[in-house]
Amino acid sequence: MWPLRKLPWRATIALMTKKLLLKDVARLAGVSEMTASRALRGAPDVSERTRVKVEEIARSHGYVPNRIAGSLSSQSVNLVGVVVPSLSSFVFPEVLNGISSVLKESPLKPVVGVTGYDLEEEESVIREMLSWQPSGLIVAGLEHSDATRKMLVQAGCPVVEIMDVDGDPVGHCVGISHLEAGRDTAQQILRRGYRRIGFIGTKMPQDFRARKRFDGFTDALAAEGVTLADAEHYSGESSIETGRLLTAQMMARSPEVDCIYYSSDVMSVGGLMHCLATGISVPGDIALAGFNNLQILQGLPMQLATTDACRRQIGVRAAEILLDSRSRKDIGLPVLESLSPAFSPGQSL
Amino acid sequence: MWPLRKLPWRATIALMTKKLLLKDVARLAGVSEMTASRALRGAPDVSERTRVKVEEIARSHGYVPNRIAGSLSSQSVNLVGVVVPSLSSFVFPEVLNGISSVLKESPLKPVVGVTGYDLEEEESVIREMLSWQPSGLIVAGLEHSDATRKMLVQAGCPVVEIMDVDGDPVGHCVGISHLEAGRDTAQQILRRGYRRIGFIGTKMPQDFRARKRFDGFTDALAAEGVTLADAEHYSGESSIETGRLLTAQMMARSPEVDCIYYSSDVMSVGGLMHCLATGISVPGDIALAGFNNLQILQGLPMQLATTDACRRQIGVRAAEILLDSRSRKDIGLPVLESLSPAFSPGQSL
DNA sequence: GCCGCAACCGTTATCGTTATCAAAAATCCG
DNA sequence: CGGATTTTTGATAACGATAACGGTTGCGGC
Repeated sequence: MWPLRKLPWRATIALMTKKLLLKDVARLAGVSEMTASRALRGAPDVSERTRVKVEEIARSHGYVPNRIAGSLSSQSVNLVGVVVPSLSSFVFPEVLNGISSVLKESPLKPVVGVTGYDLEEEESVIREMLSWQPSGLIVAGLEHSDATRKMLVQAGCPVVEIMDVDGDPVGHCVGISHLEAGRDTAQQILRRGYRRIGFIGTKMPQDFRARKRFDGFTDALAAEGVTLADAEHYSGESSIETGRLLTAQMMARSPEVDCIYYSSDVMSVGGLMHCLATGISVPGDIALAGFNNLQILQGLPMQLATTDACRRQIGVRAAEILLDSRSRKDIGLPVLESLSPAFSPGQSL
Repeated sequence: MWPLRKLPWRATIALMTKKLLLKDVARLAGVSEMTASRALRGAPDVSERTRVKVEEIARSHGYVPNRIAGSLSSQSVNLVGVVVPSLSSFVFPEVLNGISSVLKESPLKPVVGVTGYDLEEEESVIREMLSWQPSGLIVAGLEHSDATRKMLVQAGCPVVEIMDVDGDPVGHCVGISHLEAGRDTAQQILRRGYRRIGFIGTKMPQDFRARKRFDGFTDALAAEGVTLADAEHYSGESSIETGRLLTAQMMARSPEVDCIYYSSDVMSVGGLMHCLATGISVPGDIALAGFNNLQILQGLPMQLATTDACRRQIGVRAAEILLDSRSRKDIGLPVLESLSPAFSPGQSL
């Protein structure tokens, strides 16, 4: 008597899905699962004839391999997690482009997670990503919760922190110094003779990099004995409209201000719009400077002063670092790359 | 004599990673793997005492569950694939926001894939997504390769095609009629007396929805006996700069044109910038109209005419449809929802 | 004709977790 | 307090694919 073989309980779901499995393809092609697997993966040790046959059957039946099973078995997942604060802010899509353009030449695929500038959300997003055992992780920013930091340390895969270098990276790091960028802009402004300087920024508490630019900016002003004539910290998404509104308010409130530094180009464009609409001359009546060198600056009636944040380049390097430490099969020494953001005065300073 | 148990070949990798597994947590907590698993998943049937103990150990050791193994076993993956043509075009991030806002209240998480307006790339992105056995799939657009179509049909999960309703959906569908939107805009323009009308659009061949707006637009013009005075189809990403450039060219080339319809707000903003910079009066000398009702329209010196594409709402509904058909455990009848895009003339018509 | 090597293919054991079912422990109740 | 529940817990068998390794087969060379 045979031992009573229990029926597959989960067979019930087959009634609704009856998904095509590798074993089905193999059966149809008259080969073993193993051979079918090899054929479909383009592995060696398969004759041309069988490979063609298997591929044919797979394609004609619309077989989609189950990568969950495959990854579990091969202990490898060709995904890299990319964790950014936002996708609507104009700045990160560009970083993603950089990442994708490099990864395109490799088997790795980027998977994006969004944190909304919230460290707790970041923690859960990263936990989620790591639970899929990715081949690498790219995270924007150096500030994390303790738990996040711990996870990153023992992630089991290379980690690259991007955008910022002012801080203490957990792993590899590529970015620019926002402190330095803020300082530099201040010096550029001072050098041109402005002394009644205003600042407009959004999301200060959560956006650490904007905060650093602000700090660098005020530091450099202080070094010349200048203090901010006015400052506004709006909390919410940056937008042209907000920039316009806050600029109008500041100019009404502090008419002596002769130059405004914004935490983002989006805001400085708003400032320019206010000036265009009300006939205020730039830089005659007031000078404007932003940050990021966003695409939207191109095509405006005037070139606004800005600092290029090297967004694409950061994405490119981050991806390259991942590929490197992957090809070396060890994580190696942590890379720290500080790119130099270029200031361009445009015509608004 | 024991049967010779082969050594775990892959133990070698343990030398570098020695990842914490469920079995380790279980051992440390003095319970079986099964109980530990239940405790961590918050499943019922676990005493409060053991749950706390297990959670404690897991947290203190920084245990991250392997969702690959979990999903393989439970035959369920709490991910929904979202396939869009681009992230830098200002339009899809908004759709994603809508999706996330709904999914946030559920265990599902969105995973984004980008196709770059390329049907072949779309095919491979979708194949990749499906290979992870997601709980649902949201795809922008109704136009797909045959292979893609086939995959979608037998995806084994609910599929929602979004943005567009002019076509033949594979599964559920939420969007607007771009044909209708184009027609409507034409009528709005004609009603206001413009007759020398120009059109400026980008990415025509690949962007099917822009194409449909164009077709609807010209149809409605033709119905009134009007033909386009000029048209420009630039191939590349939409940008303010491109819009500005093409507008300048068109106005130089066809000075009789009294109104321009753009395939996107980004472009119409460029047009406005050209006019602002060169002192052309809008709508006095020329009227402008775009499409999408993008955020960047807010804060400009003038309200540009546009049509709201219901981007967020589309995302919201798509996600809701997924959740519905999930709760019903059957895919149910295909939903087809056509939202009504609102035209707003602003001050530029 | 035998040996050796290479190309190909298949068997078996896992990967790390969860569903199922049965057993054990705790609780209830007359 | 004993049996009937009701909780908790654990042993076992998958989930669907791939790595490792053992066979086959074919073929050239001596």
